[in-house]
Amino acid sequence: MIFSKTLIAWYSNNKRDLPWRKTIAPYYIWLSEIILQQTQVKQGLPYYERFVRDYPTVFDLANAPESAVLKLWQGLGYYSRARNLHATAQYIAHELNGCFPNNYTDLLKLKGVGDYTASAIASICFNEVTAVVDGNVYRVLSRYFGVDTPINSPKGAKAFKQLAQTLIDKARPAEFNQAIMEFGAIQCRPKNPDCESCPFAKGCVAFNTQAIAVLPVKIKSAKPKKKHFNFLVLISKNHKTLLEKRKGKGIWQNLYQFPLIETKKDLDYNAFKDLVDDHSAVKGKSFELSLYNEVLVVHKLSHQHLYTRFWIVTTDDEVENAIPISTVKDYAVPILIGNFLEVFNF
DNA sequence: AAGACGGGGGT
DNA sequence: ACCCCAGTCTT
Repeated sequence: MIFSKTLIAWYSNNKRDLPWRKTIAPYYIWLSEIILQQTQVKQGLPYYERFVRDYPTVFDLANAPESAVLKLWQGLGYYSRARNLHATAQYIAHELNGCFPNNYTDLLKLKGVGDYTASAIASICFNEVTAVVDGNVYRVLSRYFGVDTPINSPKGAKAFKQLAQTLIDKARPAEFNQAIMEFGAIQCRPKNPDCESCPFAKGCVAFNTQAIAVLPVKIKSAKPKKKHFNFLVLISKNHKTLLEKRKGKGIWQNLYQFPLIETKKDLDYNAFKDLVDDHSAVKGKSFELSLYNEVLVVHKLSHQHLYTRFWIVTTDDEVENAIPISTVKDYAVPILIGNFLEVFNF
């Protein structure tokens, strides 16, 4: 109880003014929580503003084509969030008459809503006493209580959820949940936390045992895999180019890209030219190939490093399924492609 | 239990 | 180079 008292007092003095704190409407809270998954407030904020502007109700979001939702999500990453967001909006609009589930258990059944998000919505919108556990909460609790169970293990997830649940203010679950996250983001930061002015310093195990730097404990993840991407930037008759929609299970599902040739290693011009000769886009056509970037573009994701070259393919022939270059901007593309489009003078 | 899934920012 | 971010889903 003293913990939550101190925490909520800190929160009332230090909380940021954020748009989703001015409402408890489930649609807006849900939207903000999905956007903020694995995403810092600073990065997510402009996306939230644009989604609220373009889709003011869950019906507006449900009635939009997925392509438009992905376009608005472009650059935010983890695109399954956008696909699930859209699917869930359709489910709520069409199956539930626009009414969100009003408790943790039912919220948890929604696509893209896991333990954290279900707890956040249930507490903020419906005052349900269910504790959120996100990266901030792991950090605050592991340090204050000196818990060294790895946070990214099933055991850790269970232990920290349980601990948070014992601490939550049963009279003000929404305040408590938002307070502990805000405290982790602003005061109990990963690096250089502000322990000097921290109201919890006296009772903080990590602070009193010089363990701030080693908590929370996290199991190391595998090193990113290296891949070689070669994009064919076609420029054909009548100022057209070719985009393909990514399908299957991998990254950037349902986003668009230039025709891709993935290779095991970096190829020189002649070796790559042989591959292009066999590519369906230009098979049997006369074309000219030139390398756009002598220096590899390295695009780093959390689980893979993409070593990328853009190849310009010009032809005077007609190309099947080519689209006007002026319409490329309307497609949702990975930021790797988006960056290229910004500097390339089509 | 371990990977896959993005992109930006901090140290 | 490595870590983290208002995590979730699949294998």
